[in-house]
Amino acid sequence: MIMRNTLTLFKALSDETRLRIMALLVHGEQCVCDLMEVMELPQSTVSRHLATLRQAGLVEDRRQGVWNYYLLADSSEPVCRELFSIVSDCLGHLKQVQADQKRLKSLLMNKKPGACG
Amino acid sequence: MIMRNTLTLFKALSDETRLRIMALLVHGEQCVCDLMEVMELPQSTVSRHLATLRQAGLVEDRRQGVWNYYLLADSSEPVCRELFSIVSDCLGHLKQVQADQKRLKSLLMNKKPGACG
DNA sequence: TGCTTATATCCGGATAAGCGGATGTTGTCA
DNA sequence: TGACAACATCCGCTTATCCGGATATAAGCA
Repeated sequence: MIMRNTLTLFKALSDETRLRIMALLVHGEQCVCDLMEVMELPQSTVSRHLATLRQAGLVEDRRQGVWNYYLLADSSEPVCRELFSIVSDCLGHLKQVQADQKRLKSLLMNKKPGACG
Repeated sequence: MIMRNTLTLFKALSDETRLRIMALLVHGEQCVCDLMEVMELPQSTVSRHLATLRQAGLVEDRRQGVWNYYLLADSSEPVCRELFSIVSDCLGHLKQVQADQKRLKSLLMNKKPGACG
């Protein structure tokens, strides 16, 4: 871990939208289309922030057909584990984050299992 | 700890100069004039970054006469402890940070104890 | 009081980052 | 192959951040 990486990590986490994404991914992988619906943001915005998080090494993506699922990166790095725990602990009770999670829950309930969209 | 604070924390740490300052403060409190000499930066730049770190709650200042000493904030908050440990672990072996610490060491050696400047 | 030093804040200019519609790419199905 | 859906990237624009000299504030001392 060198400074450029540390700096990249903190830069990636220094944006409200990306923190919201991280808070959602703490509860499991999500595809882009669900994230945009839950966060009520245009697709290009969500995709761009996901790319930033991926380039920082905080999330990974897993393509399945047309859908691309994003998940928290392998937290074998202690630094990642600590950052994930901060995100989870600090953001969980925030209004905006709670609203996101509520929308996510109702989205998942009204959806056929294994299908997206 | 609310999201705005978390965001402020990460924003404060998402700048190379401020990370260098944090890495220096890990080894103990420093006054502004020593920091500017060690980091080879103009006074307004150092002072501005210190203000950012202070507003984020990461450092505190202690005025002693004309000098203002900055130190890492009270780390009773687990979040702060974790962030300090990340800074310390990740940046310690970096060339730029090592050069800073070398200059700091030689500065402290050539100085009368208790006097600054 | 006036002078000097250390530090904080202000200011205008330069650079970086975010935004979202438009466009390109890739995978699926018929 | 063509059509469509999911996603990534491009583009021009706006906004935020950084920079450092200039200026303001505060403390010590004569």
